[in-house]
Order: sequence, then structure tokens, then C-alpha cells
Amino acid sequence: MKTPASDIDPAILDRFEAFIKEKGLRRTGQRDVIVAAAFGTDSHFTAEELWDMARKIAPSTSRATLYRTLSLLTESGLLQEIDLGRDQKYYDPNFVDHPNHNHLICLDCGKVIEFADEHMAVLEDCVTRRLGFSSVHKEIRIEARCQEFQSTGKCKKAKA
Amino acid sequence: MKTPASDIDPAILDRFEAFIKEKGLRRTGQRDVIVAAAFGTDSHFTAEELWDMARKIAPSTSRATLYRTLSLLTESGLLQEIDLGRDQKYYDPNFVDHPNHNHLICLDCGKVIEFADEHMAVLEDCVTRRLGFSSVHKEIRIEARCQEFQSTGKCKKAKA
DNA sequence: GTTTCTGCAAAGGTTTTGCAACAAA
DNA sequence: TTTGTTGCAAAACCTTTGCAGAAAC
Repeated sequence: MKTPASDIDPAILDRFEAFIKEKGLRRTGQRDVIVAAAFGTDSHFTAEELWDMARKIAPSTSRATLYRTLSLLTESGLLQEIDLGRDQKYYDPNFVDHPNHNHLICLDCGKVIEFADEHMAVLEDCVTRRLGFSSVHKEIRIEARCQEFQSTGKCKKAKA
Repeated sequence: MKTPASDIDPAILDRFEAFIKEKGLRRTGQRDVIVAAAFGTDSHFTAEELWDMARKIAPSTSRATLYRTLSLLTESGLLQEIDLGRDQKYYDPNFVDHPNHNHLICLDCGKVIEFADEHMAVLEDCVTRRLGFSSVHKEIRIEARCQEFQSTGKCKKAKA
């Protein structure tokens, strides 16, 4: 069995600890487990899925602690809540490495593709300024059909 | 007291009826009430707020019927579910008149501003095609601070 | 008349909270 | 020690569903 924080970027635990300490809170084993679970994957997950991942590391992890730590992680900016157009909230651990990405969801197979486009970021900033604001955060979700799926009935690109 | 469907665009009721009939369902007084409530405003609302608006027209309206009709309205495309970054789902009745708008949320006062930008739509289509998809639907949310608020402490633009 | 719809109340799913025991600083 | 944290169970929320009577076609 792997050590809780084995595979994850140590900078993440550092940033989490800094955030925690700044709030006058404590770094605990339980919180480390949940951070390790959240950043031990690069896919998006629901609260329930994160609970499952955390319990694989520490089976006694409770839902309550999971939710409490999840709030800390989103508040710290390490984890971002995203809207995939499904019924549940999803969380994305990839903003630490790719702070400006967006999401495209394949309506054919459900696969979520992350993309970043600097022209889009610039344009979005322009539009925001033209409205008299300065942009703090944006979220873009594109729902689309796979061209390959349309012609061949298969969805290779999306599954790549 | 106003007639249920008094002030709303009759084309909306027509489109709703067409959708309903195509599904082999029935147009009812109760559904008309909820459609009237939804399109009697141009602001965004939660399910609960729509229930309140519907009960102002027909006090006996039940939550169950509200939710059932809300599903029909989103399925028909007349109403769109949007993510305002708050804890609840919101619904937007303005896509009938402005099919391509997006939302900017003022972090200073919470006001939601609708905007449409054709360059953004074109660029988003490009990006999608470059990824091998054809775009079906997009949602863009920008969270921003009012420049005026930053300097003066007031947020006129956002409240305009 | 047949099928769908409505309102009610109950149930389902997700997230939050009060509390007593426990752990970090 | 002091204060924050955990797990449990209960509660709070929002949404869906089963059912019997009512309404649409």
C-alpha cells in the first residue's frame, strides 16, 4: 500500500499547508490523506468519488471530513469546482498545472477534454474590460459532437 | 389579478405547445401557469423562485408539478439551466430572444450581466473544430470586479 | 372512456452540523 | 493544556416518485 502522500507533487502539500496555517488551522493526517487522494489522479471527480479514493488510503475517512476538507481545497484554489453539465458537482485537480484550461464534453461518449487557448483568454479579457470589469475567473464549457463519430460511428479522438 | 398567459410572448406558448404535442403530452392549465411564470420575468431564477412566481398566479401549484414542468421547459430548449457559480441551479428565460449570450457576474455586488460577442462565438467554434468536434452548446461564465467599484467603492455600472 | 396530469406525502440523494472523543500545537 | 479536528448520526436541502383523484383528449 502506498504512503498517503507518495506520488503527488510535494509543492501541493506545501501550498495546502501554507493555506491551512494562514487560516490558523492545523495540518492533520486526515487532511493529507484527502489531498493525496484528490491529487493522486488527473481526472475529474465528484465528492463521493473522492471519498472512495480517500478511503482506499485511509478506510476510516468520514464523509463529514471529506466535505470539510473539500471546502478548504476549493477555497485555497488548489482544487476547482467545475460544471460538466451533469447532475453533480465535479472537482478538477488540474488547475495547479494548467491554470487557464477549459472543458469540452463529447456528447457522443461523455469524455471530457481539457484545452487552453490563449486567443480565447485574451478575447475574454477584452470583452470583460469593455463591459467595465476586470476578470477574476472564467469558466467555459463546450458541449460538442465528435466529427469522427458522426461519420464512422466511432469516437477515437474523444477516447484518445 | 392577471390572466396566466397575459404578458408573455404568445410565440413561447406556441413553441411549448408544439413541443408538448410532439411528445404525445397534453397542454394543461397548470403548465401554462408555469410557462407564464417563467417567461413573465427576464431575470434568472431558481426552481424555488419559479415556484413562488407560479403560486402568485395559481396558489395551488405544487412543487412536484413545478419540477416536472421545469424539465419539459429545459428539454424543449425554451429555458436554459445556467451555472452562476452559486450553490443552486439557475434558469434563464432569455435564450429565446438572445440565443448566444453569456454571463458575467460582478463579484462586488452579485449582479449578473448578459453579453453576446460574435468574435467569441467564432473563436469558440474554431477551437472546437480544431479539436475534431462540432460545437452543439457552450456556456461561458466570467466572474469579475467592477472597475468603478475598485476606485470609488460604488458599483453603478453593475446596477445599471 | 382512456390516458395523462396534479397534488400530496414519502423517499432519495447530497451536503451540513451538533456533539463527544481525540489529536495537534 | 488549549484549541482545532474527527467520526458518527441526525438534520437540512433540493429533487424525484408512488399513488389516488382530477382533468385532458
